[in-house]
Amino acid sequence: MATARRIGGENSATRERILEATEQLIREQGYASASTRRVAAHAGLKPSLVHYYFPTTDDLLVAVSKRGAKESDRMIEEALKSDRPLRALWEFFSDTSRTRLVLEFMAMANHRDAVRKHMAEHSEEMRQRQAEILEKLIGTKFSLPDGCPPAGLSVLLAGIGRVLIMEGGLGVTGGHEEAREFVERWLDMLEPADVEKAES
Amino acid sequence: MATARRIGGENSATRERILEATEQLIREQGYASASTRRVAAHAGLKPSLVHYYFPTTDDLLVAVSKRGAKESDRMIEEALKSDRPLRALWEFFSDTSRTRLVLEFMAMANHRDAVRKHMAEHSEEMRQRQAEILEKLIGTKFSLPDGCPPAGLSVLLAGIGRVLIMEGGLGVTGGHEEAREFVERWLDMLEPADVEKAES
Amino acid sequence: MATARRIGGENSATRERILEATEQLIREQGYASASTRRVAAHAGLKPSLVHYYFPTTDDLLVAVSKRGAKESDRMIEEALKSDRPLRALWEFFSDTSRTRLVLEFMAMANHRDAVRKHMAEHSEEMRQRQAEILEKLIGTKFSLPDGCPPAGLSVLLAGIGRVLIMEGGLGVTGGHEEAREFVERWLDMLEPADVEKAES
Amino acid sequence: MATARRIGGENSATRERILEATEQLIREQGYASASTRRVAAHAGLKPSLVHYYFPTTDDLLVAVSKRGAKESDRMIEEALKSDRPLRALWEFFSDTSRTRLVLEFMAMANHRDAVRKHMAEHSEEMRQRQAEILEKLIGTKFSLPDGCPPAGLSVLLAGIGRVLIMEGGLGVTGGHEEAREFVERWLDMLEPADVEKAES
DNA sequence: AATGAATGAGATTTCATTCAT
DNA sequence: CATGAATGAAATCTCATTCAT
Repeated sequence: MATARRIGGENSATRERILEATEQLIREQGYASASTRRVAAHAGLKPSLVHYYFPTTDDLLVAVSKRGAKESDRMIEEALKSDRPLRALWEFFSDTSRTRLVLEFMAMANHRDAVRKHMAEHSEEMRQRQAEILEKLIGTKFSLPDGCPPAGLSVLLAGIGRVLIMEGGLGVTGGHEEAREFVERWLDMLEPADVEKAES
Repeated sequence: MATARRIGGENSATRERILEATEQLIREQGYASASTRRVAAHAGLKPSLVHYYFPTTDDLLVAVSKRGAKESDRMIEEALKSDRPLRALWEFFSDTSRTRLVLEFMAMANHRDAVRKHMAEHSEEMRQRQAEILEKLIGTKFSLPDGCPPAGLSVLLAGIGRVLIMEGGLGVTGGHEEAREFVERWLDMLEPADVEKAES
Repeated sequence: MATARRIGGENSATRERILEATEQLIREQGYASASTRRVAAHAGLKPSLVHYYFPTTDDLLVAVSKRGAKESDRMIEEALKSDRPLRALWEFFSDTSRTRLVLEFMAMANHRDAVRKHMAEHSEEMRQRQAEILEKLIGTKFSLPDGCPPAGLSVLLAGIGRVLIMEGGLGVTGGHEEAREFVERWLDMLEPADVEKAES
Repeated sequence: MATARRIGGENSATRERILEATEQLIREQGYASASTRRVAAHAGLKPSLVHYYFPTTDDLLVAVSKRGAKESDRMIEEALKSDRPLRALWEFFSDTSRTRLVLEFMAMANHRDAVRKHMAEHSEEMRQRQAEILEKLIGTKFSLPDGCPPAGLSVLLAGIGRVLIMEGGLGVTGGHEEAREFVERWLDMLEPADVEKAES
């Protein structure tokens, strides 16, 4: 099942080129711009070649989604390994380029079932993974005085990060500075910078 | 409504029907499904009639966006007039049907300049309006012990509300309960329930 | 339901032109040649116009099938009203142009469910109608000494007629003359030519 | 089969697999469904392999046609050798699976010249062969009281058999029973069952 | 105020075929 | 013997939009 759909070698350079072009297009012009034709044009390839690698548009989009998911996983693992994991997590959630893409896929999920399925699975997994690690850190590296459990914390940061990116893309900035400062002060409370001293 | 019989103008019943059908379609199937044809079919009208009222697709979408904006304004005014404005604001931001629509328009903004423009303006206005009113309430109805300025508070609630709706639509729920409880406890702190007694 | 699909007025000249072109193409080059593009080209119209009148290819093909069915009905009624109905029926079944088309639709039915459904209904109706009328004629105009009931007779003539057309199209003629003569002699027996005298 | 190990040539097992898959597809879904890709998928092979064995689609289809022709020849020889050759011939013509395929190739012939050519040649040969043998049997095993020459008889049986299969596939059955019974009674007359006794 | 007709563009997909390895 | 890569053509359908009535 997993391999059934795969055509043209998982590692082909052309395949990668198509994925990259698609991702870029979606990020810059919205998911509705990711048509076979436009993707091909943007990648400098013939439309039929896109279909050679990705028989259906769903196949292509899910592949891009998976690629983005892998990148997100990588970023999160890195974040959670850092000295100030909470800070790093916040930076992950406010990363413009990544979040832009996630938001597009969220929108796409509404009318692309294959995409919805993948996004749902991966989101749930990611949340779990974050919760697990944050759980372990509690009591060691930082505490949660406000009493928000780890999974909830992940939701809060995700939401606040996304609204900043979403509105930022629109050119809306009212209250952003204030919100950002508030989150940072809050994170400082939860995970004081001098933790590092304490560690050494 | 008073002048409902005047067909074709701003107040035509047909016009309203088209707007309603479009909004529904977008909410249920995503903005990419809102084509002239499908809107017409969904409203039980001829495609050309849609173009008669809305010469271009942009015209239609901006009109739906404005209609939604008006509804949002109405909801916010109501919220801010309530006994517990902060609570009411949070309920506004976690309103599924309205937020779903807003999210679709946000996504649409990426490749529809007319929509982007309107969304940007209205978002900024809404933020301002909320900030203004919350400002007035500070010190009277509630305080902001954590030190988050009103505009920032609006951003936080908007973001958290949206992530709950966005993920909820996907079927993702991990951490939602926890986040929701946290926000509510937090709002209780900022705006204690016994405020009502104090008022009377 | 009946009217739901109808676009562009049942009587439009353009519609008729498309139907005619499609029928001709199918007859001359086989059903697989009846694509939107080719039909349009053959009718001197733009491909999109074909889709304007017939949203899907099935719609078009079923329409052509129905048109052919109506023509067949007309021909049969005429045949059965003639002085020598059996002879006329045989001429109906050996009519090249009509049978060619029927054969194409029979082949098409294999992978076009909408067509299969219509062909099945119409074939059954036609058989019934023929059986009814032949029944009435038995004992008056002619008898069936060999003891083949009317419905069976319709099957025999249909089959023999079709094989002659089918093979004739291929260029095969072996045994055709003999078969044709045999049928005619047989029909003469069943329905003697001097029946006319008896009538007057 | 004796030389089965020699792959790639006329006797390769893969080649056979492709032919079998194609024949099945045509029978079940109509000739228009027999594309390189679908045949390959249905046979569990790569599309390019199909082209390796059959450079063009015509090559493939003609090969299937020839394969079917060989099978028909085999069946006919067997039939004509039987105790009641006429009966056996009729069974040959009412064999569903074989006739279904023949009908598809007849339809295909309309727009595939290579197929038309082969079908024409083989049909003519088959008719001849049947006529020859029936000729020899006349006066020995059976007579043709109605005066239909052997070649004509072959045409009649072919036509009646085909119409039964053709309509049967559609789900039409009106008059079939009657026609079948008539043919059988007729054949009984031409070739009485007690012929066997007379022979011994 | 509403609608039927028409059209060019483009989206998605399938196809047969070629070529290099 | 077999396959992966690539491609041009075409099939089917959807779209937004224009125009005339």
